[in-house]
Amino acid sequence: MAKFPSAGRHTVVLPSSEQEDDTTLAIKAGRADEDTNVWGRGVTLRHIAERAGVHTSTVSRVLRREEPAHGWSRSESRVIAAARDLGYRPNTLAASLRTRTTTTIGVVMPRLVDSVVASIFQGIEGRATTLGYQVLVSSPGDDLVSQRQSVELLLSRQVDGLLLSGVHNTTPFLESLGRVVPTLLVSRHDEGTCPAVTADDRLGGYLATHHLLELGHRRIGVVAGPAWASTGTDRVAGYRTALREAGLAEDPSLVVESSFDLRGGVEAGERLLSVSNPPTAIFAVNDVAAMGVLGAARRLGVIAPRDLSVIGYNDIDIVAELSVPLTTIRSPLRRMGQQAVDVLLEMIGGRPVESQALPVELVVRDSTAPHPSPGHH
Amino acid sequence: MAKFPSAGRHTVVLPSSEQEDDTTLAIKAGRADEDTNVWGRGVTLRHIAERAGVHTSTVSRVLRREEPAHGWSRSESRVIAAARDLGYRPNTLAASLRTRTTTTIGVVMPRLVDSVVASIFQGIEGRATTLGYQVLVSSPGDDLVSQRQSVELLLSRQVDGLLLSGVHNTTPFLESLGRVVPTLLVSRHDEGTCPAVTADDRLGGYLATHHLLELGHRRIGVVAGPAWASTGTDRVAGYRTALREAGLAEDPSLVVESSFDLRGGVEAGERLLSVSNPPTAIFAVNDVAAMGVLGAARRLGVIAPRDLSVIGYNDIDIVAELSVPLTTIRSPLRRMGQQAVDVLLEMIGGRPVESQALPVELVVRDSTAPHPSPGHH
DNA sequence: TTGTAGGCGTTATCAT
DNA sequence: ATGATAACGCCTACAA
Repeated sequence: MAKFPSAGRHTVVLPSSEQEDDTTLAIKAGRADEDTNVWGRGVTLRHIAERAGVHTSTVSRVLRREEPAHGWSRSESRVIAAARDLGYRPNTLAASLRTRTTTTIGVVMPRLVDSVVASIFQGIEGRATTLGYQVLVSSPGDDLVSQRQSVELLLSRQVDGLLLSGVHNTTPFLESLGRVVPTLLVSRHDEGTCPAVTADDRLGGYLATHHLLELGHRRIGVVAGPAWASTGTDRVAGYRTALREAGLAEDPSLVVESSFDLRGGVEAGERLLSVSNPPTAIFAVNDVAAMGVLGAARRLGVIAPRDLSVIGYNDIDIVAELSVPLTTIRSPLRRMGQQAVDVLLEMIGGRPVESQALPVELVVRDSTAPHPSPGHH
Repeated sequence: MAKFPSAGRHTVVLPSSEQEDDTTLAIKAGRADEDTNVWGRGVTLRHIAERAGVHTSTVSRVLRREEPAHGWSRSESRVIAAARDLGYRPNTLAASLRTRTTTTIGVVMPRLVDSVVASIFQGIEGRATTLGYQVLVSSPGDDLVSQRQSVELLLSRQVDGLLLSGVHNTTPFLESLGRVVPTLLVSRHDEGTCPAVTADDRLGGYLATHHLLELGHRRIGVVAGPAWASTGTDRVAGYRTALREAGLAEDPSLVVESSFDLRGGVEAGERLLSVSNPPTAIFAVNDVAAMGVLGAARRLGVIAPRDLSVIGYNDIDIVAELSVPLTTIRSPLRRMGQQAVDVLLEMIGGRPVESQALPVELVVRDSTAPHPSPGHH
């Protein structure tokens, strides 16, 4: 291969440690040489006060007041002009120290690479920003210890509230945590010690299974996700409800635990397809795992949906474009994130809240098909 | 007793080593009502000082020191015990105000749902946490205005440094920003005003195109991404280099701009496949767009790789499991994020740094195949 | 080793 | 309306 002109590799010299003191800066900025200080580092209320000839407390008041109906007074406009000229930027830290509120919410979300989690997070971040809050994220591992560590760090940052996403079904510190700072679970819930905003996972599991039953399937495998995630266990509970309703007994060998990622789906799929009497349909409790199942099936020569119906969960955007577009349950991920922020702010505001389960719906595509009835054989 | 790594700041003395539960703690704390204070809300250095019978400055010093080789002295252990009993949690805000350093880095990343972006972010978050830094994210839209707003907010939070991911090729405020706070671009770069950690996109574009040329393709379409993203334009530049090297002229109608998401790929694919003399191979500058191309092709009755070779970019994990596993360029997304943090911390430490372009590699799977030579017709 | 004092930038409570 | 003053919780010379 020919030698290739690679991307630029230039040395970057750091901004020379700023020798200029505040005065110099102020003067410079005043001379419309705003280029040097557009970002207003180090400009404080005191500088503005001096320039406008008022006291800092006055500056503080003026800057945090809306423009009165009859416009700004003489000295008020001087303050505002000075702030603009100096490129003042409030020091939120100092304000927070004083007011004891940070307009920051802490978010603990394991596995942010998972597009499901990422969608929820996008909802959270967007809504929080809209409402003037900032988001401090921590994306710990799936283990309790690092999750607790994340919480500790966020608390020491004095967050106003906490959104926990990937918590285990049973998280020992949840209850006491909730007494310290407004805390809300997102996506998953626990045993009721803490309010939660979720999607209706039991309903989703029921709808998925019911769909397969209606297509005539009787042996339905489940890629269940990990046992400690209520998202997975609730969907499986919905599956069981549907089976019971149809008068079918559950075959425990058809329900296999898995991780939430692609490989989890692959492994679970291989296991399900290699039992003596394999299922004719598989419900994977998330889309990526369903893709893993499809991949495993393909390698085993099992063709979907002819030989095997597969249904996923969440309706992430790529599954509509697969060579076999995936039937799935659509859950309102973004909205769940937004809703979580809304509820959390209610809690922060001291108002009582209730847990919510958002509605889900079945999206039928091509990966599920009627079970060839025995009579046709 | 477990401690958190907390970069020179007050160490959190974990109230519970693993086996103790909250109940134990409450008892330890001595008074029943302190049960509500397991999380140490409102406990300050002063409280510890009073309880240990020393001055707050002593408390501060003791808590921020490692245990000496010959163990703690009497009064030192009293301080530590008091901190543990009261469930002390340092107020990072107050410390930051005083020390003028927050051990927080700001991250501006549009489109965090994109799994490419999410992977980079995961690298950032993980590495930052490991090194005792926290991450304040803002995920603005793709427009300059909200991006600048994000930066403003992060600056007012006094972040120690800034990682900018989705910036436009030309972002007017970058240069002055770099003079105010250590700033590093990730994934994309600009015209050299600001250091950047990227993957070697020109090389990647070259490799992809070279692969298709070697397979005998001569009309190679490009799904180019948006013009303002250096990731896209660099990859296209690599494409051009490869064409030139092979002595081929570029057909401008074969290079179509697109968005980075699935729909962008679908639309660009449809356009490319409906020109009079359609390409026999398509290079999509990211995997999700490549999936869109595959979907569009399928609907048009064009079968990959028989009628059309498709190559993507990034090697996100799902593309290996598609029904036609995707040939692609693998770029080290996680590592890019980690590396970015490392470089940024160098900058924060006042050391000179240089831009880096991480290596990429070609991953050949099934979506590319030799072009049926004209002779065979 | 420990205490004293002052200040980081802001806001709240006074008094004027 | 504005000014003076104190305080938020912590850190760090400096002094003892």
